[in-house]
Parts: sequence; C-alpha cells; structure tokens
Amino acid sequence: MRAWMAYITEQVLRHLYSMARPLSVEKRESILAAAAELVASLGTSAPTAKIAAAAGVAEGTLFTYFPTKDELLNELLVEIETELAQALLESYRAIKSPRERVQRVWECLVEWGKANPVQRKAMRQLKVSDRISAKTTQRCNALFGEIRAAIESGLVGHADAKRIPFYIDHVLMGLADIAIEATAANPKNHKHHKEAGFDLFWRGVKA
Amino acid sequence: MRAWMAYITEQVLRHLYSMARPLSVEKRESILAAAAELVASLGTSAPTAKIAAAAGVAEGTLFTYFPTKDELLNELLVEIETELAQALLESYRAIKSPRERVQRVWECLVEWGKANPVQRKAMRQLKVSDRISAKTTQRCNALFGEIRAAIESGLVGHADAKRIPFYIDHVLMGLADIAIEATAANPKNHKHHKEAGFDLFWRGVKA
Amino acid sequence: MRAWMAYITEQVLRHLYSMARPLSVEKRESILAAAAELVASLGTSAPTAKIAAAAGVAEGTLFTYFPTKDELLNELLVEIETELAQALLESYRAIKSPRERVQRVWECLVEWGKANPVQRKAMRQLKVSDRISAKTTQRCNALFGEIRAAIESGLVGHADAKRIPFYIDHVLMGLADIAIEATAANPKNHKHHKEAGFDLFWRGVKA
Amino acid sequence: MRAWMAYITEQVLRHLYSMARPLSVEKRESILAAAAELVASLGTSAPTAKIAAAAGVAEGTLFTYFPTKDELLNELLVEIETELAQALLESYRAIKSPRERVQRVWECLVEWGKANPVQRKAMRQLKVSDRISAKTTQRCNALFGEIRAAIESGLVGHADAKRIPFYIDHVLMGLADIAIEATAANPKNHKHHKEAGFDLFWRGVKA
DNA sequence: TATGAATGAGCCTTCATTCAT
DNA sequence: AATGAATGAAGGCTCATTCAT
Repeated sequence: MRAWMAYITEQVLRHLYSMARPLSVEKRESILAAAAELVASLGTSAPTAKIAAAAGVAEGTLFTYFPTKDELLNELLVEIETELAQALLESYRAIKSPRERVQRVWECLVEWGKANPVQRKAMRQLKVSDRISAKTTQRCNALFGEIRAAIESGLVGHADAKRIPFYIDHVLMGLADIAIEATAANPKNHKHHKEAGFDLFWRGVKA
Repeated sequence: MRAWMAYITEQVLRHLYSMARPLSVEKRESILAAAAELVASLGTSAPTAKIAAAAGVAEGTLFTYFPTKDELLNELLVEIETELAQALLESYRAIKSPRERVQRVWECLVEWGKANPVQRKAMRQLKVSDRISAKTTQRCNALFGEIRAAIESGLVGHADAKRIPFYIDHVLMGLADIAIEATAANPKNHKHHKEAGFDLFWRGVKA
Repeated sequence: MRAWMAYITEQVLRHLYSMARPLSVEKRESILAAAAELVASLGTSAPTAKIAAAAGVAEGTLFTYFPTKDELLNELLVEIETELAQALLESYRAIKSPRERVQRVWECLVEWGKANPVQRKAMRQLKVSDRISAKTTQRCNALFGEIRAAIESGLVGHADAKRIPFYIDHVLMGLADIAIEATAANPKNHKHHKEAGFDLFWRGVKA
Repeated sequence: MRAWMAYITEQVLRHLYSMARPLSVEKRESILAAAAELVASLGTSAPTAKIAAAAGVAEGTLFTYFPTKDELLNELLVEIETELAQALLESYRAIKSPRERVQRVWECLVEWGKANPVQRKAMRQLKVSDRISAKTTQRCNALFGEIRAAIESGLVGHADAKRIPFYIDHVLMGLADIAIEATAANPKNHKHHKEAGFDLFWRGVKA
C-alpha cells in the first residue's frame, strides 16, 4: 500500500548519498563460487565464459565485477583464505592447554579441507600459478597473523624456538595438506590420517 | 669441412631409396629439457612453439617426437621422476642402519630438489595440472617400488606398522617438498631445514 | 539550503502524477562537448561510456538524449558546423569591398580553427568516418548557404565564373584546413600561414 | 624427369643458406590489398577477420604476416605511399621546364588519386587515425625526398623562397587531395578540376 | 527522466596441430 | 625425418544498447 513511500525513500537516500545502485553481492558470490569450482577442476585456464555461465550471468557481467581474469583469480584466493582463516579463528578460543590448542587448529585445518574440497583444490591451483600478485600474497598472510601467534604460543616450550617459524610457516600447513590429500585419496581413513598427522607433528617438533 | 657433401649424399640416398631416418635421441632430449624449463616458468600452458624454439627444432618437429602436447607433458613427468628415482636408488646402497638408510633417502631427496630446481618446479606444475593421465601416475609409482621397500624396511620396528604406508606414500615426499620449498625461499638455511625436516620425520613417526 | 526538500517534492509530485521531466539543455550540451573532446582524441571509436562519464552523466542518460551513438555523432557534426557558420556569418557584415569580404571569411575560418582545435579535430574525424548520413551532410551544407553566396559575390568579376563553385565548395575550406593544419604543426608561423594562404587563394583564382 | 635434382638442389640451398620456407609474397600482397579495400570502406576499425576473409586466408594467417593489426595498418600506409612515390618519380624525368615539371607532378598526383580511389581513401583513414607510429611517418616522408627536391627546384624563382616549404609540404598535396575529392564527387569534371587546381596553385604561389 | 548493472555480439590475438615441401 | 607456414577454434576483453529501479 505504501509502496510509493518506499520508492521515494529510496530515491531520496540515493540522491542524498549519491549512491549508485550497488553491484549485487549475490552475483559476486556466485561468480566466485563458480570460479572456485572451475579453477578446481580445470586449473587457472578455466575460461571466463564457462565461469560466467556456471554463475548464471552473462559473459560480460563477470567483467563488471572483476576487471580482469587475474583480478578474479586473486580475489578468489583472498576469499577462500579468508573463509579458512575464519574457520580457524573460531576453533581454539577459550582453550588453555598449548597442545590442545595446536591440535584444535590442526583438526580444524584438516576438517576444513575435507569439508571444502573445491576450495582446497582451487587454492592449490592458484598458489602454484604465476597469476597471484605479491600484494595478494601479503593480504593473505595478514589474514593468518592472529592464528599464527596462537600456534606459536602453543609451541613455545615444546619445540625448539629457533625452528618454530619453519614449523608453523612451512610444516604445519604442508602437513595438513598432505593429510587432506591422503584423505581425499582414501576417505575411509580420514580419522586415521588426521590423528597420525597430528601425532607426527607434535612428536616431531618436540625439542 | 666438407660436411655439406656428407649431408647431400645422405639426402640423395635417402630420397632415392626412401630410407627412414631414425628419430634422434638428442633431439628428443633437448625437447624434453626445453619443456622442463618452460613448464617450470610458464606452467603447462607454455606454448609448444616456444618449447620447440628453445629446443632448437622446428615447431612441427616437436610433433614427430610427441604426437600431442599432453603426450609430451606426460613423458616429461616420467622422465623427471625417473631421474629422481635413479638418484635415490644410488643413495642408500650398502647402508645397513635403518635410520641412516631412511636419512640418506631423505637427504638425497632434498639435495636433488635443490640441485634441480627446474625439474622440481616443472614436476609441481605437472602434478597439479589435469593433464597427467592415470597411466602416467601408475608408471611413476612403479619407478619408486624398490625405494619404497627400502624405506619401509627402515621404518619397520621404529614406526607404527599401520601408519607406515601413510608415512611413506604421503608424508615423506611431502615433507621433502616442504623442506625444499623452504630452502628455495631462504637458501642460507638449507642445511638447517634439511636437518629439521628429517628430525621431525624420524621423531614424529616413532611409535 | 533546503534544496533536497524541493527535490523530494518534485520527485513526489512527478511520481504521483506521472509528469514527464523535460530534457535538460545543459546535459545535452555537456554530452556534446564531451563527445567533441573524446572524438577529437580517440576518433569515432570513443566509447559512449567514456563520453557519458566525461559529461558527468550516467551511461544510460546519454541514450535518452541521443537514441544511438551514430545519432550523437551526426548531431555533433551539425553542432560544430553550426558554430563555425555563426562565427563566419558575423565576420563580413557591412564590408563592401569584394576582396576584403572574402579575406575576412578566410581569416575568420583560420582563426576559428586555431581557437577551436578540439572541434576541428572532431570535425575531421567525423568527416572521414562512414557514420555521417547523407541527411546530415545536407543539413550542414544548408548552414553555409548565405556565406557561400557572400563569397560568390565577392569572387564574381575576379575569378573565372565557371570555376567559382569549385573554388568555394572545395578549395576555400580545404585551403583553410591546410593553413590551420600547418599552423597547428608550427604555431609560431600562424600569421604567416594565414596570409600566405589567402594570397595563394586570391591570386590563384584570378581569371 | 630430373625432378629429384630440383628437389635436392632446393634442399641443398636451404641447408647451406639456412633458408626457411619464405612467407608467400602473394599472400602478403593479397592481405594488404584486402586491408586497403576494407580500411577504405570501414575505416581502421575494419575487423581483421574480414580482412583475412577478403584476402582468402585464414584468420590466423594474417598474424603470421603482420604480428598486430597496428603493424598491418602501418605497413599498409607505407605500401600505398611507396606506390604513389614510384608513380610520381616516373612522371617528371627528362622534363626541363620548371613549370612543366611541377605540372607533371601535379597531374600525376591527381591521376593517381583518380586511378586508385581505394588506396586514396585508405590513406586518408590511416592518416587521421592515431594508429600510425612516428616511425612510419618518418619512413613515408623519406619516400618523397627526391620528389620534394624536384618540385622545389621547379618553384625556385617562381615562388617566394620563404614560402616554398609551406607550398610543397602542405599546399600541393592538400590541393591535389581537394581536386581528387572534387573529382570523386563529380567525375565528369575531372579534367576541369585538374586544370583549375594546377592553375590555382601555379598562379597562387607566384611571388 | 536518470541511473548504471546487465547483456552478448564482436574484436584481436594465441596456439595446438596439420601438411606440403 | 624436418621444416615452418597455414589453419581455425577458443580465449580474454570491450562496448553499444537495454531495462529494472
């Protein structure tokens, strides 16, 4: 009934704030989702036309959301890593025991990989490709700052202090990837690999 | 000096008698070497034309040695893994101590990676690409049969028997890759990473 | 201060009564000005989106003023030639001597070109393009009817009557363009070229 | 009968001189011819696909002869101007009288324009476009060095020395274009325009 | 009427593969 | 067997135009 009020209100707001009709958040998401799917299966050479089609938008539309394919790929990586970081951030809150804290991060890592096979494959493809800019790499690293600190505090006293950076930056994520990969190849052994992986890490890093 | 006379004679005879000229082993090798170089730097999307140019042969010649680009990529992976396997095979002969045997394999793995950065990068690109056939994967696995057995015998009694396949098939190579990657990022710490990696593995797998 | 209240009232009334808002003359002008600028620098392939942006209107708005890009380009040419014609019309009023009358037109032509480099370049681009319709060409010719007559009367008795149409329709404007172009390439010689050009014309057409 | 001798001879020569099979001159010419035709009618926005089709070659072939469209357009301009320069060079040989020498160049210019309407239109389009590099402009200027000198020597003593560069570089070619354009618009008057144009030039430049 | 997101045809260019020589 | 010109199917991206708001 008061439809015209809504209309006018919208007009007024647009006018006052010079708001352009914003790009649709849903479309952006569906393009990223489609990109993840296709990059996971076809690699970074997945055609933009296919991505657009999978996202249910016109070919040209993709380029109103991402000016270049490279931009899309970089954003995709950031989006995926943001999701992963958020999942991790919620995992270890309020856990005091160092070992358990690290273990929770580990488990969360492996579970996320199992639950998000598409994003994991896409992430892999993106990381080995040469299309990720230094800036993107920086942004991604920044996402994991807090988590890194939490793991570090969990390892202090347990592992050789000099080796902790190596353990966190290279080994932990890499081992998680290995565990997830092993699980993907043989899903029945999921729990087994998860435990074996953490045991290996925890014992292995012991000073 | 009269090289061209020999060449002409050869041409004439071949033409008159329709003799087939055998495929040159050197050309095959130089194509594979060029492919490794370019796949390492450009990924699997490296153009065949560039590969041929880098190999010093004509564009068409590449296809008399490899009927398809995919065929070339698959052969390249097999070639690289064969070299790696050979390097490993020579590493642990005549070593009795289980721990040392595994350690020698580990060190050889890491050293090979450091000494052959091009092959390593190419290997990486090939493995994440979707162009490696199941058959190639099988052939590659077969190359490591003996080495796998040697490591297995080195781990029996030290690691949990149920977990040994996981350790060998997924963890060992993966960790080596991690160590090499860490070394590539920071070459000064090469020895440090190599040792830290093996320590981590050996302690970590301990039952 | 309460400008937004006026705006809202206007919107409300318009919406309630479905009143049409008249096309804004200023917007039309600014679109044409932007088009001149961009056609001058980029040619007729200047994107409508850029033209709209330069004019400070939305992409779609351009098409409420000009249904087609071609329509815009044609209107642009008419607009520019109208301006030129008006400048010329004012130049020779109340001048009796035939030679001086023609000379004033000539000078005005060259001065206009120097003073309006953007319009001149745009005009050039438009004229060689295939997007100007026959109708537009006619409209443009019509603009110069009176001027043409004035020049004609200035040349009668001085030039060969049979050649006068050729001199006016092709040579005069063409020479002016040549003079302007020469000036643009070497601005210091402006006056020199202007005089040399007119001398050439006046002597050259002498019967 | 001795076909094999020819074959071998070719092989030998290729081998000795490292000759690649050369790009076909005819194809290059037909691409340039097609480009001239289409640039004349559609402007520099003529699609490469249409040019290739008109030339009777595949789309991709065009790019083995010209690495980019811009390169093609630049080469096209050079080709056309080379032809024009050659036509002019043959026109005034062995003519002593200064006036007649200039007149022959003029006539040749106008005749060439009439005889080669496609090249003339293409030339026009190319010159107003922004795709011609400074280097190309230089190359083109170099083509007319000798002709320019011939005209200059024809004008010395007849025209004001200070104005001669202006007359040659800007007026002569421009007037020829005007005459050709007038002829194109009204072919019956060809001879008339040609004469009127030269008279105008010759009388007009008289000191 | 004004807006700008959405559209998809069309453009230039690349590249694996073929084939005449 | 060796060559490299020829091919044409994609691929990434642009842009005039439409349309829901």
